[in-house]
Amino acid sequence: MGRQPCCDKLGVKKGPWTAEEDKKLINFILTNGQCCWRAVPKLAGLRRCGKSCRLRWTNYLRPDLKRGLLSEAEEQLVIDLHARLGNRWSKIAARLPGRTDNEIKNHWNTHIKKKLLKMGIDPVTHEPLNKEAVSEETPSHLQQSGNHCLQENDSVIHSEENLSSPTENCSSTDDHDSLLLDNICNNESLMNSLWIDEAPLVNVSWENQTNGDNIDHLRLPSLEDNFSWLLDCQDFGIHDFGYDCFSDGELNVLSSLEMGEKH
DNA sequence: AAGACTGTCAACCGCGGAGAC
DNA sequence: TGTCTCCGCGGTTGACAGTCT
Repeated sequence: MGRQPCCDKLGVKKGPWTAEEDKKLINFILTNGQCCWRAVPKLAGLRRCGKSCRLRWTNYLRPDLKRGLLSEAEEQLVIDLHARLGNRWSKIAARLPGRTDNEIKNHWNTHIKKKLLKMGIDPVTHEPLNKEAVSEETPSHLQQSGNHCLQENDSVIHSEENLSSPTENCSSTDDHDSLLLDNICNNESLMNSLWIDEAPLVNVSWENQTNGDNIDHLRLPSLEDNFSWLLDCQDFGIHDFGYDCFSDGELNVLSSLEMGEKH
């Protein structure tokens, strides 16, 4: 017996999301929290399947998402995690705050995979394709990021000759992230606990607030915490949505945030 | 200037797992 | 226990942008 389609194919829109659709989805989730995705399109007035809504939300609209390319430290962590977890992108993404599995998967396929191949490392096995060549050409931290990294007494070393990255001129925030991730990578006991602990390290507050049955517990983190990301969005900024979907209180927060941004 | 080629990434598809009945 | 529904995951596709010739 064939599997039923996740939604009624008739009348279901596909393809890129419009600002209007984004607005509806955001408005719905801000109001109701994440509930049964199957019901979301109908309740939110979207001609999309629930799956598409979930994907849009988790990969693009979620307030806790980071934007932009992965930092060097994040990239290194992805390599390390991939060496241990393989293509389990959701598990890898769970260890990188603000990153989605789709984003990491894409980044892996478009950047890291090629980079590793260039270094003479098999991106699947993380073993050197040509051990001699690699030992001469590959920066030490990359060699370690194979199956050996994070083993006893190992540390992830970032040298000046590190992989070139679009984020070479990273901001102080990136530097801070790098240091933080380095420290995590270098802390064996912490790393071990990360591997063992299946619970995601990120979005704890978010998860906590969306797991309850009571709708009050489904609310998102505070508006002040989360609207700033909307203001940062260039592609579909809050102005593109219009303000009609927000309450007066929310608008006040938005206004104050905007004032803050401008100063 | 224009067509071909390449890279990027948002979105889709199909499958498997988990839970409800 | 078997069936059904829903959710989430990983692989893949396709549109668009940028670069090359």
